[in-house]
Amino acid sequence: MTDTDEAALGIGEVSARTGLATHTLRFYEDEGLLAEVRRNAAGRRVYTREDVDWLRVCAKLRASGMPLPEIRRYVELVREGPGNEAERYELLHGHETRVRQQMADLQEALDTIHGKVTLYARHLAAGTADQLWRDGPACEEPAAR
Amino acid sequence: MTDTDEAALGIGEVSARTGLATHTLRFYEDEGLLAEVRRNAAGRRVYTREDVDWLRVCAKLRASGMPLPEIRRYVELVREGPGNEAERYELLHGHETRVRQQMADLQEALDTIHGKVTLYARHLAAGTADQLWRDGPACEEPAAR
DNA sequence: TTAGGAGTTCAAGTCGACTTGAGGTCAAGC
DNA sequence: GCTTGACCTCAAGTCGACTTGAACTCCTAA
Repeated sequence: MTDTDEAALGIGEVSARTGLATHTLRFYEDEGLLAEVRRNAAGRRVYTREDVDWLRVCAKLRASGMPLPEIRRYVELVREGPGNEAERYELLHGHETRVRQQMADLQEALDTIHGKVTLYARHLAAGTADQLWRDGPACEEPAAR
Repeated sequence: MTDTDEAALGIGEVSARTGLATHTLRFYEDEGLLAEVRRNAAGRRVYTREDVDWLRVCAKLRASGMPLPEIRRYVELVREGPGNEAERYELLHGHETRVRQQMADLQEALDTIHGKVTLYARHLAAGTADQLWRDGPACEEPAAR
């Protein structure tokens, strides 16, 4: 359970190491996110260290919103072997661009939210919170700014 | 269509101004994200400028992942009037925290992705892309770094 | 030898946020 | 008078990514 593992892990151990539920691990396999996982005599999945590394990458890709079909496509390209590196690059680079855009959008939303939060904080601290709205729910700040 | 609008807008115009589909505008209303919208003689929705401002805020909140029930809760608090500013603050501040966390997660994923992207870019430029994988799909980079 | 726990498969359910669609009303322009 | 287009309501469908559940097989330890 420490680090004395011989690079052959059961699904439960992989779950613990990747943070993905066992059901999710099987689901990812069905979805083609891993090459077929090996089995032992009893038909149980046996994961390698590389499987775990790749699953961790998958988790990151998912965390950044890459759709499963796109991850699968990437796996397929890698499995096809050398010669399609340009397409792999396109795939990842395109995703990177989307993630950056997403972060920009998020930052913009954050600015709006943080503006309101500091407004509240200021008025709560000054005890003048009840002066925040003169007229209706909509105009918390007269005209942004 | 310019800015000659008299603060009384039809759903189509609001859709154009907020980027939300007309169906979505009705849906948000059903979900309690707006106080009841006024209607004209024919029963059609008539939005005010404040409605539009608020909808734009809603769009930002949604863009940052705030769930509809939480936005509704916020609207309710505002509608209840002065006295609950602390709870409003909690709500928004809590969301701000989650958004910041989300951005941190995203940044972490981005680092992983960008690492791979630059790796590909380098090898593609050098014409050595086919040397990237010696052994299986999993270990693209020997040990991260 | 029996109870547990960890696996297995396959099917179905869930969740949130919309989106789509059917069927109807109304005012304006030809 | 008749079509067109914007609007209305209410119900149902979609989408992605899991999650849950039922029914079964193993292996191990008491």
